Amino acid sequence: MAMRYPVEQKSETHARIIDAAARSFRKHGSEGQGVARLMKDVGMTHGGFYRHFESKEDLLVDAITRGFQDTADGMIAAAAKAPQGEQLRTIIERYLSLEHLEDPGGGCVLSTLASEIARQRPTVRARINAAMKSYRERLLPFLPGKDDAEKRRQFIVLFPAMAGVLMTARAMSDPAARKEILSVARRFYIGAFAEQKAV
Amino acid sequence: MAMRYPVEQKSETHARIIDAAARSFRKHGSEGQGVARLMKDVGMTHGGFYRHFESKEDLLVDAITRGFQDTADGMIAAAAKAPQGEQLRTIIERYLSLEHLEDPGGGCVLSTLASEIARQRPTVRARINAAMKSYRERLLPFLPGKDDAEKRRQFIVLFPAMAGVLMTARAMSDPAARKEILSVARRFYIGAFAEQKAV
DNA sequence: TGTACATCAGTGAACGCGCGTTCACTGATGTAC
DNA sequence: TGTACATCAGTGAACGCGCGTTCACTGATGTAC
Repeated sequence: MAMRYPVEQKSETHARIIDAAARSFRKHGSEGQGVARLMKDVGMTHGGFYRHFESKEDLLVDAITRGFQDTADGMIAAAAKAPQGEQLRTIIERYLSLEHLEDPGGGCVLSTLASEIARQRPTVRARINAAMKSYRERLLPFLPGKDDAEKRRQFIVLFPAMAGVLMTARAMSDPAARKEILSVARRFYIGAFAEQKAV
Repeated sequence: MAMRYPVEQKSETHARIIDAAARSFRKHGSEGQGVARLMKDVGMTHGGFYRHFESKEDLLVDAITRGFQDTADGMIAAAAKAPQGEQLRTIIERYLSLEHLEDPGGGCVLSTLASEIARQRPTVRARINAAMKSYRERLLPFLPGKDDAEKRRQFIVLFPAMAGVLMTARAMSDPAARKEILSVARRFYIGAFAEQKAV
């Protein structure tokens, strides 16, 4: 009465669709690739899609949620390897790196999809906001501030701002201009957020 | 041999298409409205479009260029009315205002289209970059710094960052969350860029 | 000034195409006895 | 353990639709004489 069919196969396919979509939406935008192309990437035909998701919009929410989770995982893992007191600096350097700039499909969702999120219906936005909230909560420990409220205020300045820097750098066609934006911003944000200890 | 037809009529229509597109692309994304709907907004049928533009991509470049010009005009006009020494503060407050948040169609292009610009072909991006450069040069006088190079470094941190803040606030469904992001960021950027005078 | 002609901005039907979604089907698997 | 049946993940043709673009046309205007 509970689970049917090859037991784990369906949930594996489900996850593979979300993974492919999380990458594709960030790289090509939420309307860049159709359902058929997406399912082909997963190695299936488009008809099966609707056994897993009610609509493409539904997948968008799950894919964005997944994108925020993966991005947080990556940053937390990088911070874990950093020396004590250098975690936030490490996160900022990682976020504002050329590698991140060149891999929109595997990077921060805000920098690639925020303006599309802003155009979604309120219900959809609300579901996405839940993912953004959990993203924030997971990264809060790395932010400076005497309590969570202050850390939160630091977060909502730092992360949206870095996303804006990254997307603007990506909008440049000249590689030197891209690099300059990243490095100037890196210096600024490390100074403003990751060097409170000075004095 | 030179100009044909009602002399000024064609260029007026041309400008009206660009104006409508500049608004529509910022509000709905560059693929949100088709050529037919756009021309209907202008009060014409879609066929005439190709007397004015080679392609929709061509219009995108012109519309984005126009958007940057209008945004710069607005900020410069606001700064002109501000008391001496308060120009940048005025610009920041205006940029990070609820009014700007609620009017994507009439606001900063970076906050609405930067991630779509990043996905354009290199030639298209290069043409758009020219508009971004002139936008930066017009606003440079309002930035702190001992020379243009330093002002430029301040600009490429401040404006991309504010665009990121604005688009993230727009991605929120809760009005209180939107307002909070704006006000916390406003305080931060005024403190970091518009209060150098303090001691 | 009046008439004949050339120009070309704007019209609207038509094109091929990819989109999101539906649906009758198939066949491999789990369950019941 | 072996057989009959029910389930349902995945297939692929088909749907209606809007997209960007093309093109034969029309008719108002500017120009030439």
